[in-house]
This record gives sequence, C-alpha cells and structure tokens, in this order.
Amino acid sequence: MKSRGETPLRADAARNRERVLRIAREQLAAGDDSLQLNTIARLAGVGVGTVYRHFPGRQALLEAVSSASLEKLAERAESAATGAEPLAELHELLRFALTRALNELGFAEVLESPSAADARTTALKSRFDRALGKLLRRATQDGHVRADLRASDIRRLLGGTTHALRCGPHPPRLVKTYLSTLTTSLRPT
Amino acid sequence: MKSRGETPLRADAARNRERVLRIAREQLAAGDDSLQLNTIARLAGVGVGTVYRHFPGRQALLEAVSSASLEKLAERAESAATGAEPLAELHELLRFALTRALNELGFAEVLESPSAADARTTALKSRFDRALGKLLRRATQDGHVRADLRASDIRRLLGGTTHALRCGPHPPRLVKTYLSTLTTSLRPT
Amino acid sequence: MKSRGETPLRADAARNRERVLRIAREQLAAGDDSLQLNTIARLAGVGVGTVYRHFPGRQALLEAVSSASLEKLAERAESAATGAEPLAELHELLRFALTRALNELGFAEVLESPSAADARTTALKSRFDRALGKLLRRATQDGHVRADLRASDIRRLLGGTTHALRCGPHPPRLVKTYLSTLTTSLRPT
Amino acid sequence: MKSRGETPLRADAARNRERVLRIAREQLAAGDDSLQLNTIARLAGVGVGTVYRHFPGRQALLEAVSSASLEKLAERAESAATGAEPLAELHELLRFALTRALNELGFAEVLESPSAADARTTALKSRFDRALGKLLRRATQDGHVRADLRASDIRRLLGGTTHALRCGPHPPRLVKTYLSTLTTSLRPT
DNA sequence: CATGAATGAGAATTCATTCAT
DNA sequence: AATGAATGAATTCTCATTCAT
Repeated sequence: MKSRGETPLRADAARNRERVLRIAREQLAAGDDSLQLNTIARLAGVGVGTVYRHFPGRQALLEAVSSASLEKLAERAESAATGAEPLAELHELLRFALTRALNELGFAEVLESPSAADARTTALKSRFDRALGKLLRRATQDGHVRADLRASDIRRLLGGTTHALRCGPHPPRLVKTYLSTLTTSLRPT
Repeated sequence: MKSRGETPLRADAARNRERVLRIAREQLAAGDDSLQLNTIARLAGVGVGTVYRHFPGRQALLEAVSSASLEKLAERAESAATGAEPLAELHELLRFALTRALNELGFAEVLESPSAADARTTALKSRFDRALGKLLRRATQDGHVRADLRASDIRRLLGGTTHALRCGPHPPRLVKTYLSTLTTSLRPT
Repeated sequence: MKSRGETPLRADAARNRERVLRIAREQLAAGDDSLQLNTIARLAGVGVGTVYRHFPGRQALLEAVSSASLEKLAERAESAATGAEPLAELHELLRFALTRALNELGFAEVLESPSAADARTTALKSRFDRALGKLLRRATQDGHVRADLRASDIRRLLGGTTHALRCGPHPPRLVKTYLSTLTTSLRPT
Repeated sequence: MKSRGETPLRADAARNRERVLRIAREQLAAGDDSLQLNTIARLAGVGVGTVYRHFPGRQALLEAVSSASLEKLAERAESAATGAEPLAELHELLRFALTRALNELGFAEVLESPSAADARTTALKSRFDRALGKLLRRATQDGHVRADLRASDIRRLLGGTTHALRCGPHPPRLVKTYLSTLTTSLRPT
C-alpha cells in the first residue's frame, strides 16, 4: 500500500469519477441541487456503489463539483491581495464570486458553509480566506472597508446576496444592483 | 352557502386551528422548520386531515404562523412611512424585521418569497410593500438611499442577511454588524 | 382522542393487520425468519407504510406473530403452577414450549430475549415467568429441581435446546431425546 | 501444476494470510461476528481479492480462525478418551469447550454446524467426534451417560448452551450453572 | 498472486397527500 | 367537520462477490 497525498486513480476509475462529476454538474445546471446519488449513478451509467466510493455523500460530491471554481476563486483572491488598488480588487473579486455562485448551483453553499466534508475543500477555503483577509486588511487601512469583517463574513455575506438573488427573478440589472449593494455594504459606517 | 368575508369558524374548528398553530410555532421555536403536517397533527392531538383542512400544505401553515409578525411588520412600516426622519425609521424597521426573522424560523422565508399560498399573506405583503415603498421614496429624496431599490428588494436583501447569519454562528455582536452592513448597503453609490 | 388500553381498530385496518400477520406467519412457516417488511407488504398487498404503521419493525412484528403462542404458554404455566404434581407439570410445560418453538420460527427468539419491543410482550413474559417461578419453587421443594434456576433461565435453556435442534436435522426421535436432556438438566446435582 | 498435500505458500502470501487471520480474530474478539471480508481486507491492508483467494467466504474464514481451537479440542478429546475416569474427563472436556465457545465468537458456530466449508474443518470435527464417541461409549458403559447421544449431539447441545448464555447476561456464576445443567443433562433417565 | 474498483440488488425507512369511514 | 389509516414512490446506504488491471 503506497502512501502519498494524491492517489493517482486507475484509468477506468478516473473515467467513472469524471462521468459522475459531469452528470452532477448537469443536474446542478438544470436547477436541481438535491444531488441524489442514486439518480446520478443511473444517469452516469455506473452503479450506486461506485458513486459512494468516490463521494461518500451529497456534500462531498458538491464540494468536488465546486472545487475547480473554489480553486479559481482562491487564485483570484491571491492575485487580488497583492494588487495595486485593494478596493478595486475586492470589488472585482466579489463580482467574480457572485457571478460564479449564481451560475453554479451549489457553489454558494460550499462557500458559505462553516464546515466541509473534504479536507481539500477546507484547505482551499483557508487559502481563499488568507488571501482575502490580507486584501481586507489593506482595504481597511485605506479606509475603504469597515474593520470588523473577517474573510468568513465576506463569504457569508456573499452567500446572503446569492440567496437574495436566487429567491426571485434576477435579471442582469438586478444582479448588478445587488452586487453594488454588497460592495457598498462593506464601507465603514 | 353563506356569504362571508372572513369565514366564521365553528367553535371546535377554531380550537383545532389554534392548537395546530401553537404546535407549529413550538416546532419552529425548537429549530425544526420542516413543519411535517403528520407530526404536527399528532402533537396537536388532531387528525392529519384536520390540519390539511385548515392549512392546505406546509407553505400555508408557515404563512399562518408568520401572519402575526407580518402584520406587525406592516403596521410598523406604515407608521415608519410617516415618521419625521425617514432614514432613522428605515433603519429601525430593518432592525425590527431582522430580529424577527432571526428569532422566528420561517418568517424570512415568507417575507422574501415572491409568491404566497394564502391571499391574506399576499395582502399583508402588499400593505408592507406600499408603506415601505413610500418610506424608501422619502429616504431616497433625502439622498440617503439609492433610488433603484424597491420594497421587494428590501425584503429579499433582508432574507439574504438572515441567511448569512443563519448559516453559521451568530452571536449578538455579529447580528449587529450584519445589520449595519445591511443598512449601509442601501446608500447611494 | 379517546384514551383506552386496547384501541379498537377500524374494520379495514384490522383486515390489513391480519393480512400482514398471516403473511408473516407464512414466511416464518416457509423457514424465512428475516421478516423483511417490504416483502411482507408486497405479499400482503398493502403499502409498506401500512406495515410500519402496525408494526414499527421486525421485532414488533415477530412479537405480534408470537403473541398468541406466548399467551397460550402463559396460560399453560399458570395452570401448571397449581397442578398436583409439579415435576410432571413442568415437564409437560417444557414439552409444549419446545414443540411450539420448533414449529413456529421466531417464537424461541421472543421467548429467550431479555427485552421486548412491545409492552404486551413484556407483560405476557412476566405472567409466564411468575407462574413458572411458582412451579419451579414447588418442584424445588420436592427436591426434583435444582434451586438456582429462575424462570428466565428456563426460557433461555429452552432457547438453547431449540437452537441445538434447529442447527441440524431434527427428526421426532431427536426432539424427544433433546427434550429429555432438557428436563434431566434441571435435576439437582 | 505441482502436486501437493499441504500447499506451501509463497512467503508474501503466507504473510497476507496471517494478517487477515489476525484481523479477523480481532474483529471477533471485539464482538463483531459479521466478518465482512471488505472490512477485514481494509483493516489488514490487503485487497479484497486477496482475502477471497485465501478464504472463499465468511464461513471459510470463520473455520480458519477457529481451526486452532478446534484442533486443541480434538486433542483434548483424544486424550480424554483414554483417561481413567470417563465421566470426569467428559465433564472437563465440556467445560473446556464451553469456555472456548464463550470466549471465541464463532467457535460455537463452527462446532455445531453439520457442514463445513473447508475439508480440514471436516477432518478435525471427525477426529473430535471419533474421540468423543469413544469417550461417550465408555461413560455410557459405566452407566453415567445415556446411550442415545452421539458425538454430534454433544456438539449441538454445547452450541445450545452457548446460545442460552449468549442471549443474555452471563456472569461467571451463570456460566457455571449452565455448564452444570449441561453435564447433568447427559445422565441416563 | 495481488489489487481494489465496480457492481447493483436489496434492505430499511420516511413522508406528503388522499380518501374511506 | 374530523379522523387517521393507507398509500407507495422515493431516498439513503450497504455489502457480497466479481473481474479488469
């Protein structure tokens, strides 16, 4: 039994894993965030057991589906953290995150959750939080952002805005408006 | 068939209705927002059918439970709409609504929803929206609030803030902070 | 809601209950003691939910199926307890119990179990134990039975004998032999 | 294909076999007699396939785990068969067997079963049966034991006693008592 | 020989809603 | 009006066994 961080999957296992992920993404794209493992297994043409082997539950699958976006977001945050204009960077980061959260059902859930099923998710969120925290501090020192908000608060407030948009019609104009309220909401009082 | 505006209930029917509502409130207070009609019927000591007669589904029951708070909120909004200082009135109204939404599971759901199962709920929300709309206009004219927000947006943003608070720990300090971001978020850009 | 010990069932409910019990008995008679509620529901032509309403689990169903025999056994024990010849009564009681346990799959399980799912089962076992205890004391005083055995031990030893017979072929002759060893086993040393 | 009586195992195969057996024993010692081959494989750090290669099923594994005890028991029986006092030897043999059966989950199952998955088990049981049969005959001739019991019956009755003890609490005193009933049960009527 | 991914039937249980009583 | 029995699809998860690598 070889021990290493990332176990390389056997070719067929990797193929199945991808199939499941693809179907899961399709389900989410179709507006169904229940992610029933049985249904997904059937649609993916694999046994239920296979799905359970790769993803021990809905949450794990959700995190796997969102991991690419989460990583992308973390990268964005890291690059933003060192940008010349903290406030502008922060706004752009929020815009990016909100867009993703709106277009990828389930992403907000992962982002706002205080816990995670998979250690990799926790790690990615930490990366994001660290970078965002740095960005926040810089923006705060510039007097642009209130000082009592932590990275986790931003994640939660993002989730809140996503929720507000999702619970009714959300034409582009409204998305823009709510995003604007979100950025405004961070100003010092 | 008698003609009536508000259906007068037979004494025993009214008693049953109240029992069901009381139990539903208890369940919500206990942190269970699933509002399973079977369970509620059992706890209330009535048949499921009786619950269904009074409330044709979870949503209807939820709205009935929240109606008192919703009415209270509408009244507050109406009184706020004519207050001397629109902005202060608005803030106080938001504080009140958020507090209720946090303490009464299900209230935010009713408040933010674009639809309703019961006509009375729709009516109450309209009352609220009309009053809040008036207040918003006044605050906007004072230059305190951005002009592109309608009453329904405020309800949705309130729901968003509630969601953000509920998805993690929310000690009083955080509630205060998030409320503050909510009020700030309405400022013109 | 009327309160009483034995709720009388609605006619159709009673019919369903009986159907389920009949099928359960058939399954047991066919040598299947798994008593899968799904299967039983299907065979009985009722919904699974109906089975669960009447019997909240395998154990409850098993006890319901065995209750008639258990009651009969308790009655026998009560009558035996006052018989003229304690030892003969005891032997006959054991013979009766063993016969039942062999012919009714599941009965031994209920009889030997230290716990019960249904209060009625507990009550019946208590009745049996009291009567058997009395009989044991009388037989002990006559010097026919060792003094360190309680009624629950007899139930367990009966279960043991049943087990020994069931785990291999058990033609009538062997049943008789093992029953004989059981009665012999109670003698003082 | 090499011809062989006892298959000599390759060193690593032997090591794997031992690992699996060790884990299986641990599981049983921990009170889990389900012996799920997947679980055992994982705990042993080998693939399921490896477990299946060595032991084609739960029963085979169980027998392998119990084989040492079974052999020990056969030896005891053989030595007992030639002892000076058949009855005393028999009692001691029963005491030994019962103790093992109680302390080693699964041993009673192997002992009482009329069939076996592995030929070695069958052989060991035959050895035991032959020796015990001899002992029984001697004890019978002495008038201490009833004549209608065969070795297989003793195995079954032992299993019964084990079952009776296992289905409830079994403090040492009770073990002693039930063992006493077992030995008593063999007396001629 | 060893591996462990895959299988997929199957088991247990729940719950929203209907409708006969 | 009230009752609560019945429904049964739906959901979650397990595990013995096979077989491709």
